[in-house]
Amino acid sequence: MSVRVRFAPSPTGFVHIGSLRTALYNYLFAKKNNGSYILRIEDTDQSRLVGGAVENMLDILSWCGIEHNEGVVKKDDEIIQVGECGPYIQSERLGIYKKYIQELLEKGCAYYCFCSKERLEQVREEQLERHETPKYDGHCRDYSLEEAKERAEKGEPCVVRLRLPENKDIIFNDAVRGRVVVNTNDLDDQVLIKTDGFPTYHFAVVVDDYLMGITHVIRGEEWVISTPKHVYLYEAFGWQAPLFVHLPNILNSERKKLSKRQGDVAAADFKKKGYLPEGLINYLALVGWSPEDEQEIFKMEELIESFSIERVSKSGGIFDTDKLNWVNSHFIKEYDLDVLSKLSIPYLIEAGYMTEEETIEKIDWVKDLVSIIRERLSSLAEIKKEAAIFFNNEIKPENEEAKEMLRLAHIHELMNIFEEKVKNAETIDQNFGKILFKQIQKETGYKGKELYMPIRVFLTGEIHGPDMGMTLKLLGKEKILSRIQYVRDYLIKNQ
RNA sequence: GGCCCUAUGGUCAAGCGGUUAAGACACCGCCCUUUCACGGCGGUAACUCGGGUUCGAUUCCCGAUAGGGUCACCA
Repeated sequence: MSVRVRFAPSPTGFVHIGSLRTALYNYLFAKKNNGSYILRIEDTDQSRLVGGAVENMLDILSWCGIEHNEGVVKKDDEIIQVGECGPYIQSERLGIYKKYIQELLEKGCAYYCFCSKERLEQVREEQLERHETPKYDGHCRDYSLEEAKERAEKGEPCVVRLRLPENKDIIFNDAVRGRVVVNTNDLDDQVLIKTDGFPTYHFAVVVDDYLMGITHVIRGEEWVISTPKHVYLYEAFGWQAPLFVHLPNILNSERKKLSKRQGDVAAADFKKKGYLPEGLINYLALVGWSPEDEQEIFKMEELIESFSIERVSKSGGIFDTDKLNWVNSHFIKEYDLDVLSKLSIPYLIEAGYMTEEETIEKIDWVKDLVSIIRERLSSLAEIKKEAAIFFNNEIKPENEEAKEMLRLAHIHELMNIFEEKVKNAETIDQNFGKILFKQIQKETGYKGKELYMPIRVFLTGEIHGPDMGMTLKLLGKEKILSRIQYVRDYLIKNQ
């Protein structure tokens, strides 16, 4: 039997970084096994729907290179569905759920419940007072089906609940956790169909996974506890349950579940910050899974090749931005320069360094810039910081070491000779720098740090920065000269 | 709180009864670079704690502790 997996998010907002990783693992597993990866939309909670969420989701998944074979896709800016097992949007499958809930009702595995929210709330409070675990008290469990059906058909508000047997161990095998046993006494008579006629997750997921031929359910560990309910439903229908694979959570630095509050949990945030999809995916794959060998940097094809569920870890992992940065910097260094330059432009504009027209006009200059600062970048957003020296007109030697450089005895000598050489230069290219530094060394006797450092400081105000030769080229004659003058004035003012 | 799960350096993690307990990130040092990076080399740093089982436990079992998950007509 061929592998079929699915990623089934609800369109309630942005794509969480943890969901992205779930999608990734589903995708990798499907590809690895020549199977199908399906994207289904679980929009059964009508009150939580967020407009545009599906589009955003499809965009970010596609940006990451996680492409599905079936389900909801975007084509020419329109949402369409492809595949044999549709519809792939749960709100379009209401008729299907209706049919299957009847079967359950008739089998006695489910029952109508007419309890009001108020009553339920009261029961809950009482149980809490008695320090019991809140649970449905079975008030409507024993109505006859005919009677209940009649009431329901007359329009009395009701839900349909799962009728769980008492004190029965439900056992299932989890691919990462092994054998999991949960007693039905610790489970609730879960609502399957809500008052509004929509199914709950628990019902829809079972029906859909079965109907769509899902062989492996790969999802977050928050579903472990409710899996026995799903297993029970499979049994009630006489269906074979898929293999469950529950992934450990991704945590924040406080070992808590990554939440919206700390920011940077939306995959789109990382895109905005200038992480490359390859970097994000590569890093994400490594939180909760490890390869057999010691490889750290992976292309998608390599991930597919190496991925296996056996090597998914059981314990949650902390999301480590440092490591993400390191992984991402690899891809920044290796990216095609033209592509990287294009991606960098929005950050230059956003920083206010250049206008859009300027970036088009001076595209070669931008490429030169990107080519020298890329090695210092772990995300594109850092361009703002790393490129600042080329755009700020005032030199601000705030750093103590930088100030020290400017107090050097030979600073004026260096500035003078440097100024003269630049003034007389015809073109300032990368080679010019090389020759220039050689000449100055010859004429003054300064070399190494005592030569480069002061010059870097009076040109940029910083003691660190990109290669000096390229820095000169990028700065250009005019800027170099005006900066030397600026520093002279600065030194007089700060004497 | 009940139930379920997890536990190796600061972080990700390998290990699956006998190892000098890998590797990566971060940090520190050295080298390379006439500068800055990149890169290379090296260093600091870990089996949560008790009991068992065993000739021998990081590894198996039990308990404690800590952390996570869950307890909705949300997914």
